[in-house]
Amino acid sequence: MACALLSQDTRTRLIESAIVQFAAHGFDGAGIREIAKGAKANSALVTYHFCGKEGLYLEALRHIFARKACHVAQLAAVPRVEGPGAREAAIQGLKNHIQAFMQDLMACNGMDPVEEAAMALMAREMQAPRPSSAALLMEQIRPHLEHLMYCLRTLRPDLPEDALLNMGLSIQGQLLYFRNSLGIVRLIRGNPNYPEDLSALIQHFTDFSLRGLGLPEAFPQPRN
Amino acid sequence: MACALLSQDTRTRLIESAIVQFAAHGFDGAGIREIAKGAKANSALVTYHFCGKEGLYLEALRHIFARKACHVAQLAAVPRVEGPGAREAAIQGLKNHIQAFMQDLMACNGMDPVEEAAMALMAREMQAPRPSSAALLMEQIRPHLEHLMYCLRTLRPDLPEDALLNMGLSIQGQLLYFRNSLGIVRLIRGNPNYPEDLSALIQHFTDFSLRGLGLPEAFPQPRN
DNA sequence: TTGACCAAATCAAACGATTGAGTAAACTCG
DNA sequence: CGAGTTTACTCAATCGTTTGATTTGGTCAA
Repeated sequence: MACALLSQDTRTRLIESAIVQFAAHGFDGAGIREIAKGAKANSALVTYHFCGKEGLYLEALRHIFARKACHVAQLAAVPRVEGPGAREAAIQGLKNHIQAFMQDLMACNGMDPVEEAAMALMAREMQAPRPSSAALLMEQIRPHLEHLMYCLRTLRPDLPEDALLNMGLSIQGQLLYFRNSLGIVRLIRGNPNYPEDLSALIQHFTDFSLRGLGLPEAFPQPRN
Repeated sequence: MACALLSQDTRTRLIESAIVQFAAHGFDGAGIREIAKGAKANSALVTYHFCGKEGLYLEALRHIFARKACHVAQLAAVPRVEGPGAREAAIQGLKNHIQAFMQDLMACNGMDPVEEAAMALMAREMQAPRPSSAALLMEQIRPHLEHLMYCLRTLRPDLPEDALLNMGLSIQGQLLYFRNSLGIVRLIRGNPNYPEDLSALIQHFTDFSLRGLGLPEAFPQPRN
């Protein structure tokens, strides 16, 4: 029950305990007393540092986003090739996107309980955003979305923007549903620590997406 | 704020109000007083009829499931063709699955607030299942899953069961993520009542899935 | 001296649950 | 039939607990 987060300053311990508690029980289900206990701190500090529970919640989200920011920067660092090599670069960009996203989503799995809780909290927040945090969430999603849309636009220049958004929706849907419903998926497969081979799963999502996009090079051999 | 559900017996009114409140605020966020007020009933009835809040929650889920049961039966009614026509039948079965699922998911959109809340609650429950309801949820999912897996098995008999499950995961992920994250999707597209043309979206999901599955007949023309 | 932190006590509000009284229809039996 | 009883349902009032928030008084390092 008690998490093994030691050291660091009290403020950070509070935030990390909040991430764990909010992820496990939701905003209303988690109490500041429990959060404080998890951080081995006094509950009065919630008001002292964050102006109350809601402030702590927002700060917890910001804390998560700040951690993920480096991955986003890495994504954006992929060069946007123009001209003849653009197509191959866009395919690689899409592959990178899926891989980075999945590894990001699963960069936890028993290792760091705070990291795992952070992703669960993100999933919660994404599905039922707290009014105060909707803007924060959109701001976080935008760079991912723009990178993805750039790749799709390059790969299917024949499609209108609306159809491209649908493509992006399908691709992103696979990845996020997988993460958001990991609990159900594990129940269905009867394997409590299901994605034992993450790279194989990444490969599947990549293949499925490239085929779904309708890229000729992703198709298997035409029949005979 | 107050929902326009009139008449019916008090018990049903309580359940429907509970669906709305639980969907909007979560289990902990919704109070039995608010629920009772929405049903124009007394909060003591929650204990009287359902043995408490948790019982009301479970009954609300059962209420939703019972409504959806007819659609499941309709799905299962699709004949399982053997022999030469099996492939075409499986494709049709998959198409039916996607269409029925999407129409089920969106059979609300401003019409019936209770129905809309019901789907939101399902999404919530799916992502963070209450311990007491996990079994209930699985039981509800199974027929959908089996129908889907049957189609996939017929269409790709060359793939092992594990790969087929991944295919199912990708297909279902598109549909459920779309529904679960409808709020975010609408924000992204800047269109608050986004899927204005549901049939077009169904067509997209169908095409994307058939291509993603790697069916030769779903591929566009090979280049030149 | 100041700022971060602590334990403990306390506050009003909201929570889920329970009580006991009350109503009206349905049933029982002479 | 009709008096008596049961059953199903509803209500206002209240219970004890927990909630987020605040206050008090104090410790300790910078």
